[in-house]
Amino acid sequence: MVETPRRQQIEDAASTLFRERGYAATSVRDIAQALNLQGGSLYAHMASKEDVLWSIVNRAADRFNTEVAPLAAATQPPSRLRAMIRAHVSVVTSAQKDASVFLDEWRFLSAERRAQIAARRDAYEALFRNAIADGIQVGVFDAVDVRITATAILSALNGIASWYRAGGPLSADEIADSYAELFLKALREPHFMTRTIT
Amino acid sequence: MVETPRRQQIEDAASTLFRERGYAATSVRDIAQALNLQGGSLYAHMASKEDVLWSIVNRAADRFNTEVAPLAAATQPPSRLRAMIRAHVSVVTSAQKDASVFLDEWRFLSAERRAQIAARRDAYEALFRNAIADGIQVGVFDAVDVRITATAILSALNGIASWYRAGGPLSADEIADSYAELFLKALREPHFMTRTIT
DNA sequence: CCTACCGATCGGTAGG
DNA sequence: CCTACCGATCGGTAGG
Repeated sequence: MVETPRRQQIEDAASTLFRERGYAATSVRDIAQALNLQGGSLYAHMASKEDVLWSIVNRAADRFNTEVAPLAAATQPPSRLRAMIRAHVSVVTSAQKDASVFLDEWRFLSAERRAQIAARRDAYEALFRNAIADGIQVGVFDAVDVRITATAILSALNGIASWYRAGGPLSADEIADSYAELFLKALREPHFMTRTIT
Repeated sequence: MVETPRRQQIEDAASTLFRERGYAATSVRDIAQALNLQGGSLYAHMASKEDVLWSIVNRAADRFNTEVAPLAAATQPPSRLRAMIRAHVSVVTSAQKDASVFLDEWRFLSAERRAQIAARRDAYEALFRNAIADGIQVGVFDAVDVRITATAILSALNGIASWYRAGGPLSADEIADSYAELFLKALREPHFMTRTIT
């Protein structure tokens, strides 16, 4: 029986509280209380409250990259975007607390750390922009504005983090499939043998 | 020359700060400083900090309703959703600060006030669900899952509040049109005389 | 990991 | 609208 390291327990408890109340409205004593500790005791395991936020934000960013980047590199245009959407939704729903903190609380990081996350986010979004652009070039997607389309897709996918509830009417997979279908239709992935007649 | 009432100045300054730093991380003294006042002086014009948040959230909700509800009532299915999307984006971009606070900071309201906003939001989203459902019934839209489609659309539209910048590469109208086109294609608004051939 | 504490800041009030 | 203040709480530290 391996116990969860204290540091990880702190990050998990903080992730829950940061998501529920927001980073600024969560005190170090709130986190300590969730672990039945005194406020000052946490500083044996962390340098500052912001440090814990930084860890949570990074492990969320790592997770998105780990799940999505291989698909972006390996799969071919038509099904590539579908696979990436599904994987992104999978992270949002399976690591929901971290994902929410990553999306909503990263602005409370220091300027330098914020800049690092902004750069990582842009690189990640570029995976989606490329999937769309490649699909257009190959002729399976309409010639849409790549940047704004990628932004629209990711905004919708990220929004799931704020309303998804495990055990709700739709499973995570059903949500992922619905969103993937919706956006692939938006890109007019052509059906077999569809022609336009005057 | 009519001066802006103090109360409105307070709400405007608070809206800016709540959006930039978040409600919890903005102090009453921060708001006062933006108006060259002392912290305590604000209490001649407001009962509490939460009261100001409540005003901002409500004026944003009012704005969405004022702009979108008439279109939901008047226009016919195919173009109705397009008009509603455009109007929603117009509010997001023209009242961006209030819209951001409405979307991101309403969770800092008291439980009763949060419940009121939740009810208003659901009624508002129902306008979009109805526009989609009516389009399906009339046969201009595919038979998609109405609820999740409306959620996806509104998530994407609301996301604009967090990245739009006046004077950026795309005007508010161009963004509105792009999003409207994207989602109407996703609903497969049929082109004239398109048929599927085996 | 706890007790006890630090200076700073918080939302809000009294009295003018 | 200001000065001066209230008790509470904040992030973080020292010393054990």
